[in-house]
Amino acid sequence: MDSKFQPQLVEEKLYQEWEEKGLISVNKGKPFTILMPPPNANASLHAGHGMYSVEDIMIRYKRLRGYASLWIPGTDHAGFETQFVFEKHLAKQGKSRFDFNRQTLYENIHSFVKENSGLIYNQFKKLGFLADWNRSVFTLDEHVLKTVLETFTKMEKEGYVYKDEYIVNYCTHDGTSLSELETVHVERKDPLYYLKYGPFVLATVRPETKFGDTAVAVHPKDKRYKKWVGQEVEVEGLLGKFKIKVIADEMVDMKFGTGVVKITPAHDPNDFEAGKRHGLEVKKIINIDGRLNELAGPYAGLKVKQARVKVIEDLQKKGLIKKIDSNYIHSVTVCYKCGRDLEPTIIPNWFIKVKDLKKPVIEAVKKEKIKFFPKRFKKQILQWLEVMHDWPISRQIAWGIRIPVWYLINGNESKIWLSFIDHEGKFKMGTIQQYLDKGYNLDEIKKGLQQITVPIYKQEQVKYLISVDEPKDSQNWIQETDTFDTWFSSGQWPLVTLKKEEYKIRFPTDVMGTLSDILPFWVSRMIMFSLYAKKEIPFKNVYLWSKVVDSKGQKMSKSKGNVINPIDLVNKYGADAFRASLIFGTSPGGNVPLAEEKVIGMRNFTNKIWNIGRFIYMNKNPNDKTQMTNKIQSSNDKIIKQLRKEFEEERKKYIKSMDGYRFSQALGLVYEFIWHRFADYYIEQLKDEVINGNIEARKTLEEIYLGNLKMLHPFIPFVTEAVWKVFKGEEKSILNESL
RNA sequence: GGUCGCGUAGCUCAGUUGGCUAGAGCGUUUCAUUGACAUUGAAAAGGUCACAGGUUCAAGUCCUGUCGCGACCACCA
Repeated sequence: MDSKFQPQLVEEKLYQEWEEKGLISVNKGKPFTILMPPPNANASLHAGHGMYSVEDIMIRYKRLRGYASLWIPGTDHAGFETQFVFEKHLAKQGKSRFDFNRQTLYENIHSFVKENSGLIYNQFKKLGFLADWNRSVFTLDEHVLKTVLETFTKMEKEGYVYKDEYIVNYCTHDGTSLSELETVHVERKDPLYYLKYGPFVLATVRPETKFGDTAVAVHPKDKRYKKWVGQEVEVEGLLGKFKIKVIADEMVDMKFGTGVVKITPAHDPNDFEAGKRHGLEVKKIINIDGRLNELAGPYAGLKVKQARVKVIEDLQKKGLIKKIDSNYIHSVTVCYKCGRDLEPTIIPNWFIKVKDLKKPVIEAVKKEKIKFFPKRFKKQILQWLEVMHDWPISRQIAWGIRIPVWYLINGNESKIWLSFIDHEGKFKMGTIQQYLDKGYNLDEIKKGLQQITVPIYKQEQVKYLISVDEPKDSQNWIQETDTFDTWFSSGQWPLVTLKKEEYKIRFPTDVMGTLSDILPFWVSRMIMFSLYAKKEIPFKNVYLWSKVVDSKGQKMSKSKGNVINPIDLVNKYGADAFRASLIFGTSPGGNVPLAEEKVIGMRNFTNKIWNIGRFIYMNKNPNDKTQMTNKIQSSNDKIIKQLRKEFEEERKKYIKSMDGYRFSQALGLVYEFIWHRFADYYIEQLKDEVINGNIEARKTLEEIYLGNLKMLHPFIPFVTEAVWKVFKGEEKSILNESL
């Protein structure tokens, strides 16, 4: 044995051996199953993935405890996320999604993902993860598509799906609507304009939306304006005079501004609700490209921000601005991905009715059929479930699972809006009718199709059918271009990862480990889908691990320049040291700082483990001069007894901690024992005996040392395996042992 | 505004149902060693466990309040 443990020399070899000898999975024993949270298929390893170690710890621990551990990996197509990354690449080439038809865009993203996928698995192997790589599932695999589409059609049949023109947060830059969970609120200072509005003065930060106003609202108890309520008032505006209704609604805060609010149902969520209450017209004046439309007269074509400037300029010229409060601070809803202002707008969207679906989820959580670690997340998910409302699942993104809805073209040519790239490569946008009139044929339109929009018409809806397969008379139909929100498919992860026969024995699975950030997006949806489709919870325990931050507790980000590449640390100090540094002295559900100093500390620990082994091993074959003996001094006899006793206590505590998911505690326990009790005290006490050839002393040390190796193996698999082989022979593996 | 959490050594953090003479990693100081390991060992300095009350034989741990910090949710015309 070398005087130092050199992970660089052994780790890769050991992992290869585990793979070659079929030690990755076991069949014997009671089932223990973990489904790996699928990383984005095009992702490469970042520090946060290091926390997957927690699952490897569980897998290895349970295995040593005699379970048939199974860890199924996979990757996620991650719709919006991936398309976002891809579009950034496009932007570098001076291109955008508008330059491609849908099919081409999809294929390009597909090959982009393919190029980059698989990388992360090699990096996971470097970390020692014992997942069953052959069973990897990709969220666009055929069987996944089948399940996801089946779930959708089943839900539709049972009345859980509806289409609605609802106000959604739309990112005009990324070209998709987002769920409320995907929005971020930021505080910002914006000018608050006081506009003259007929007999009123009202305050607004969005004067450019005034073309979409369909009412003015005051508080029902506001005496100042009582006489106007229910009347129509005449207002002088930029497009001339118009009449507008005055309504009374509790939503108005009498104390804010002048107590008068303009109502723009198409472009403000509150106004949209107010509009519903009062039966107001919804007048959409901003298109999804973020520009004002023809209803804004001369302002048509301007982007929202440009329009605002121009509108204010013109209002000022007309003397319609009373004052401007330039110190107004309010919160603005922005895109979680690109940070730009989101445009609340009306888009036809597919929704999942959640009210009945979430009931059994709440019940299961309340009854602790699913347990959360740490416990406090039980409350958090319950709180979130209570406020959860209908889930908009449409994303105007090419990269994803296309919603299996087909619209009837015949008779609806002027009701179906779309954009496409024509045979000259030009971008076109309008209704089907418009382009048929211009001499395009349907095939060309379909071939270059980018996106279709089918609004909801009061008089006569466009007929659609829900079908996974293309309708027989396909020329009469056109498929919805919206794709499912990624969480709609990843939410069904537990339904697509196991083999049919495994659902009997491995379902519900044992543990779902993930970051608390996606508790509402993912964990709650998985529970919901599973209870819906299988009438069974998908997993018994949820373990929320920590977010990996830098050594000062700061979130890692490229802009801050504090991103740590875990592979560098692994190459330098070994996977064991890296893994242990994320576990040792930490607690779940919060932040865990990743500091090189700590990795070094843990590297020292792995080296200590190695050298303890080295000492014991060296004395296995003492030189000729020593006489082997079984006799032991009585004082040392006591020490050995004490050692055994202490070890037994350690072991008990360890098992208790591990079974209670207190991994940090378990590792801390063994660390303390093996280093500061076993090595510093017991070995020192028995050293002379051992060197002088006392068999019992040496044997005791070896036995207890090996026992500790097994306890440490889940945390630091490589060094423990390496030493195990030294003691037991190259062909042996600690993975076959039991704890 | 609502909910949850946190405030423990210079830094980053552990501390399960109350029993601590309060710990770890890194850092600091002193000493030791060609002997399993300097990626080491022995020792030391450093804390009124945010503050104020309360419950208890006993409180870092439970309760109430105050201050500070963070996360999430809701809302802001």
